[in-house]
Amino acid sequence: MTSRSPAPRSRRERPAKPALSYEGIVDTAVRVMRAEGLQRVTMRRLAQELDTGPASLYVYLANTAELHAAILEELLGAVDLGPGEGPGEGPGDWRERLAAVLASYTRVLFQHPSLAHSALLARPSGPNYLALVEAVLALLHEGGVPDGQAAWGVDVLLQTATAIAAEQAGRDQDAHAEDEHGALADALRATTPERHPRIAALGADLLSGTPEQRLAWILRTVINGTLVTPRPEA
Amino acid sequence: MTSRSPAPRSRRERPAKPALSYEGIVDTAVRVMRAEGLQRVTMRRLAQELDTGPASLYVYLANTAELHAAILEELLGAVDLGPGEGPGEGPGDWRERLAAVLASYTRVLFQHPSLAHSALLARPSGPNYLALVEAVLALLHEGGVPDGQAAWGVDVLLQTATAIAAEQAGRDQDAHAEDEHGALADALRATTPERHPRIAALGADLLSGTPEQRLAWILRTVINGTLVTPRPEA
DNA sequence: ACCTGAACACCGTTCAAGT
DNA sequence: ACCTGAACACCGTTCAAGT
Repeated sequence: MTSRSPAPRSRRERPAKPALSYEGIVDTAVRVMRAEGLQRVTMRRLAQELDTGPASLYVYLANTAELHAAILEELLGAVDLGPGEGPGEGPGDWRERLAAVLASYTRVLFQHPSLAHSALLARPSGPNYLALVEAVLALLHEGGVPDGQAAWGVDVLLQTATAIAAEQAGRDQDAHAEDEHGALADALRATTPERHPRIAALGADLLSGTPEQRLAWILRTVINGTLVTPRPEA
Repeated sequence: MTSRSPAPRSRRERPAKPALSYEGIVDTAVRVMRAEGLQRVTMRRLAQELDTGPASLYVYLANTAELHAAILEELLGAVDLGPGEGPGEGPGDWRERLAAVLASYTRVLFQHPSLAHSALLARPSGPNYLALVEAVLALLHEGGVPDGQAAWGVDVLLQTATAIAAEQAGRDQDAHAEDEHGALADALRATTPERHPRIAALGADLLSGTPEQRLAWILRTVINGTLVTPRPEA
């Protein structure tokens, strides 16, 4: 018997160096993002976290954009598809329930707006994203939106929600972005009826409403547009 | 007379070192972008082009986002606001003319989609952008869109157009992004009626249409939505 | 006031070489 | 096949010092 021979320490002593895997990389990425923000989720930083060199990650991910898409797909598990599930009843009609699903999606993105920004470039394509697409399509179907319009509408709806969140990315972390938003606001306020009659006529109303109110109106607007806009015959 | 004394060479000999100025910096930035793409328009590269150190630029620009916004403002001079000018007649009704203005804006962004991407974070606020806002508002007014809806609508319309262009940024320069779009397309094609009944039912129609057709439909959709969606009373 | 060299603290990605 | 060290070719931004 060799029972007293030293156990293979290197395997059990510390969890120190778990084998690399796509899932492990994405999990680590999500952890770093939650702790320090997306701007810290870099190939180099991740490699360091996983105790290897950056080149190793390229076995699993083609580039940084793909990494960001993978993170988003992960977060999309938190989107509440519930409102889309009660077919026929549920709280409110299909429009309200569709707006609720999209608002839930937007809220997830709002927690990490720079991720929304990435999502415009590299969309996820995993199970969570597909479930979201399916939920939106189901509600459009329930509302009697013609298939052609629904097929193109799902894209605009998700893109709109993504863009709204992405726009916040500037406002958020960047202290200067506030100034830039302010710069536009200032410019709108500063013009004259002679130069820009309509801007002057609407005045402060151009900047009115809370982000929540505007989000709700925008979602209703795009839903209504999808409902009433026929696709070209050709 | 001192006519034979050497002229102050340093002033005329070479244009070598023109004084820095906001306009000079932005013009140089636009030139570099046209020649090599936005990804080459960095503070360091620009400083090199202007024969100085990067720190000098921070006298005129707070950060890179502001630089990109300034470039966009410059390019916006090429947007065709013409369709918005004939009040009443012109080619087509107000809806068509509004869609034409927005399509022109989108086409400018399409030439440099990564600029569109930046535009979601830092919007320009210069005269060209204001003229665009005014033109959109004027057309909404002509169409009898209630002021409240117009005030919020101009934002969605421009944001939508911007997002459409921004999304192309991935497809363009990044060879991998094609795969990512393909990844979503593949995922949509690969699912089953059991898992995702609506995705399966719509099938290829989800990916149908040329970018131009989709753009036209999307703009009509958001215009129609703006027209028919009342703002909340509160 | 305007301008700058130099430094700080990082990046993504590729390649040749190892196991 | 999977993994890696090292290198290549860059970044944004700040600061103390100059004019």
